[in-house]
Amino acid sequence: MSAEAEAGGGGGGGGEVNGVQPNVTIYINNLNEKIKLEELKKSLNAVFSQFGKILEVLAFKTLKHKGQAWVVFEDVASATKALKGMQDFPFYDKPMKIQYAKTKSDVVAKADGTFVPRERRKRNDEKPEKKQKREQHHDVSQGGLGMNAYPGTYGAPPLSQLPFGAGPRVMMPEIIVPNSILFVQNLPHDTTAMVLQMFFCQYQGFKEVRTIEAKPGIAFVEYGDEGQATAAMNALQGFKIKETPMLVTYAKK
DNA sequence: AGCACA
Repeated sequence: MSAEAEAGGGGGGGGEVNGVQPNVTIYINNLNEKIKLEELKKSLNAVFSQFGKILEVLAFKTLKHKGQAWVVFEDVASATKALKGMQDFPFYDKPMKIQYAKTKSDVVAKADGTFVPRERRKRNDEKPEKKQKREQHHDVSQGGLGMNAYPGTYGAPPLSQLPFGAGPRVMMPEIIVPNSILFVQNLPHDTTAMVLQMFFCQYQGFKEVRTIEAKPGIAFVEYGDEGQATAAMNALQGFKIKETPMLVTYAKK
């Protein structure tokens, strides 16, 4: 009988990468080591949640684990899309290198019932104490099981659906005045400027992203001229960082 | 370069 090497099932299909079998968890290295862990994890979450529901993002600051992270998805299909879609993606100025994780993540093993406490397998068993802390997985409730946006390549994300009626009420159509500054709305409230920059800087003429702490969910992105701003707007219109498509318009002058 | 679960 053949043991399923897949950690977590899900039936994603697809072959091994670098001799590692598909896993719900991806292993990322070549990450920028200057980024603080908390920010790194938030940004990874922001950048990867477009591929499916994320159960956990792990990164450590120890010497042996600098520049590396694990992103645990709910299913293998999401992990595979993430691996393929974000391979070499410039993240804090360094191309991400992504593989499937070699072993099953604890969070998955716990859900599985196959979890073995770490004292058993860690060679560094300096703490034989067993602490039992309750764990709550209060994940952001998002319909991650349905269709998730798979943008394919980042050079040309799809203009899948333009969220014209995205707000609670549709405003009167305004006269559109092109501007080299874009106004971005409907962002997840924890979206950082760094994360936005990673998307918007891919287009010609990118200058900067500005977020406003007091106003989460929106941002301004400036380009060298209106034509460049327009190209970026068309490319990223409706792009989903999480489940809600972003709305990109010209900023008011 | 480096596959963990602070």
